Amino acid sequence: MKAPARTATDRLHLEHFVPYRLSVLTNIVSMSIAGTYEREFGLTIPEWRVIAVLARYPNLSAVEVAQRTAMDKVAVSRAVQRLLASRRLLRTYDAGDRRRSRLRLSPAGEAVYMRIAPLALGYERKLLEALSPSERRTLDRLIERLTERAREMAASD
Amino acid sequence: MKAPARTATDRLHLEHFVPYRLSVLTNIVSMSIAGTYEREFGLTIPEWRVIAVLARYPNLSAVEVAQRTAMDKVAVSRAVQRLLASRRLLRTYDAGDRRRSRLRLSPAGEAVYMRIAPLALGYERKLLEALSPSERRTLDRLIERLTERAREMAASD
DNA sequence: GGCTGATGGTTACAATTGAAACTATTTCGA
DNA sequence: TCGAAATAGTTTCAATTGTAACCATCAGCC
Repeated sequence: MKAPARTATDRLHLEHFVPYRLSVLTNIVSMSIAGTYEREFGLTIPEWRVIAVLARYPNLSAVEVAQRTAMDKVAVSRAVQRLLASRRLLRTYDAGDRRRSRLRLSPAGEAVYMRIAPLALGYERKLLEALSPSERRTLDRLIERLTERAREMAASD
Repeated sequence: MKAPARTATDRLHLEHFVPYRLSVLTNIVSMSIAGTYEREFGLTIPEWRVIAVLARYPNLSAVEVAQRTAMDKVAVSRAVQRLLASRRLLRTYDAGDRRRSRLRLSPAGEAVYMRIAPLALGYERKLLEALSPSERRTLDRLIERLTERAREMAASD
């Protein structure tokens, strides 16, 4: 006796569906980290991203920050406003193109960065302890390739 | 001559920070999928999750749905309300415990499921084409272990 | 039976977010 | 050099979301 035909939908179990599982993992991780940023420094994740990128690359404009943080320009604008208000950021404007801002950390912003960065890296290290060194390298590659592929797929429509 | 001491913060580049990269990947994937659900069926991701789980396990209560979809009960409540309004869900109440709802798909809800499930699985298949079969198995394991570890870490504070 | 606390689910309100419109400045082409 | 289109960034308004409070029912205990 033949087994019944197995259609595609037979296999859609949320708990095995990669996009769903990625989303669950990311949410747990993001909420943990966001909790720390918020509790200890009163920072949101967008603000933290702006700080992190400006610590590395000072004097970027808002759109450049947006590109490097995968945020849209409205999100950057709002994060920048809050960081200016909390005196963690300094803003000047480009002499040659007065639309462009030049953003950099204030000493207070640097200080926040120096205190958060180790926490963030500590969280990551502890998370990745669940994997062997070779698995960590594999994870790197998999995230890379999946992101690239997801971008292609998103671009082609 | 010794190399300069390498402090933890030296290495915090957003583009290598796993939580950030996971978040970027998940956002691209979720937005692609959400776009399809929304365009073609007027469904949000929470609504889709409720449909998916009820297609597999009919007659769950709202809290049971919440557990299986990693959503909180407010999100489930709102998704259920919208699905009831669009006549894709039927709700009765448990005879023995009148607080508990019993949720199941209406024929229209089933029909939506039968049309979306192949699209969702098609997206996943195409995404995973970026990986070899053995890499796919590895990805499965890595997501599993990272999620478990992230949960432990979140629980221990 | 009648409290007390837990559970299922909804509602209310504030905070966050997203999309579109807007201002200011610059660039490009006729 | 003038006007149209592009770019940087902000604002506005509506929709979504998160938190807490809330109502109803139930379970345990006296």
